[in-house]
Amino acid sequence: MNPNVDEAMDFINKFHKFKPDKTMVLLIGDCMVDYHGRARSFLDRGERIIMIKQDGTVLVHQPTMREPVNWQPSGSITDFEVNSQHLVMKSRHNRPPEKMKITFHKIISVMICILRDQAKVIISGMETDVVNEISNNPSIIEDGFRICKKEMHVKSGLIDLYGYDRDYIPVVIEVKRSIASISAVQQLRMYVSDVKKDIESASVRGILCAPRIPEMSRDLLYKIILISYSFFVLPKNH
Amino acid sequence: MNPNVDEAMDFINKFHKFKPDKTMVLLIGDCMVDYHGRARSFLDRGERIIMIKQDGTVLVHQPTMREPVNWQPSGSITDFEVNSQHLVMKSRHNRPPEKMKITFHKIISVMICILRDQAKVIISGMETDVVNEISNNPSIIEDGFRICKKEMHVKSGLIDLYGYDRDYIPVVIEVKRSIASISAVQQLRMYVSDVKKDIESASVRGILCAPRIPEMSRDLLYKIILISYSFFVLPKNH
DNA sequence: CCTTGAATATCGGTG
DNA sequence: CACCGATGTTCAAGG
Repeated sequence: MNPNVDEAMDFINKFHKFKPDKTMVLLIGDCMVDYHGRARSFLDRGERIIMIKQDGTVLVHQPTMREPVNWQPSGSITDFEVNSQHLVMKSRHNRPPEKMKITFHKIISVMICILRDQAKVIISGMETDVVNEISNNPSIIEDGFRICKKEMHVKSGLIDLYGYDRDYIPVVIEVKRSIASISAVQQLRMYVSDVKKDIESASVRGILCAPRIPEMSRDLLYKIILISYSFFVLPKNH
Repeated sequence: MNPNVDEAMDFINKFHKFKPDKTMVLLIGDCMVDYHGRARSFLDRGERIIMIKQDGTVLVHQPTMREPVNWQPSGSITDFEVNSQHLVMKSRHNRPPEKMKITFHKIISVMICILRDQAKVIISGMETDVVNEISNNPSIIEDGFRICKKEMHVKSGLIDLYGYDRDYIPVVIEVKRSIASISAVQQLRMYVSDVKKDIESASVRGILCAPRIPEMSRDLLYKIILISYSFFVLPKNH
């Protein structure tokens, strides 16, 4: 705890420098951050946690907020040096070109560790799950509904689900996992219009599936004569 | 380092439990993570870094990737308990409802600290900067172009820039800092359609400004008879 | 509160 | 490698 600059530098040189892809660095200290890349930023002095991951990712975390205030993408190369009594950390990334410089005014803690983690997270309840759910059980939508294609490419993009209703009318389904905004309605509208042109049919239905469809979106749906469904498919246990 | 369960629990009770909004916890250990909320997820055992921030944010970081593999939003409440020889961390959030449970099988390190950080990051080179750049020098777009309004509200949203070309034809400009996707074209299309209605003019041009406009977006742009510009405005120094 | 849209978005999948 | 679209997106701004 509270190492001086040379102690910190020695520690990093000993345990991290020659195997940056195997060791993580956790630095806590008073520092300032400069970033030049896709954008530019400056962060004045303050106490933060800096994490260098084994894939080269660098994160700078302030004491609040989910998002790092500054970061470097994975594949970045990070070097340390001592510059007029300060520990300086420089990180570079090639494509896209990004540089970040952290100047430490006080080092509260340096920690280096090797983490072994083979596990991959299993997530359920996302958009593909809902699409599959409907695909396996099309009557969720309505009786007599049949799926024809998943992820069908049309001019304006990718249709989530395409099928026919009990009267053989073509149906385009757009699935959203979160609130369906106006742009979702626009998206569906474009898809329906694309399909109409492609198959030269006057009647193509559009269905919007979402946990919630706000009034504004609903209004627009009705206005452009699409039938909408608002429903919530609970994420399944895995 | 390598504290046992009771030592870790005592340490957390002593330094974090009664002032969670003032202290951060950094836990390193072998753990598994369950999450139930907007979606569901399970992460099997592995060594990770867990960070509890002063605003209640919780981050679970694997040794690679910029994104936390699991997290809780700010405002979450986190409690610790010992359950059949394991340190268990439970975090709750109200709106939206989210629960995360971390079960530790081995604790490599527990660290608690108070970070003082008042600084706010200053960023330049973002979309508003490009909008201002064009606003200050409209001839970037084309000769004789004049800006009329920034961030003009219309039915479907917010127009980045609104103006007239040399022939007094109204022009809507949509600025993107990254690749202009189909949805950007949709957005522009809506804005142009809104303006046409609002001012009852048959001819309104749309211009899409982006560092790159892919072929599919370009096709859609031409299809709906909008003139597009693809160019890159470098972020200024601040 | 809600809705809208940007982001140094990040990330995975597909062609 | 380009490109599309989801994300437990997060986050800030404005009505």
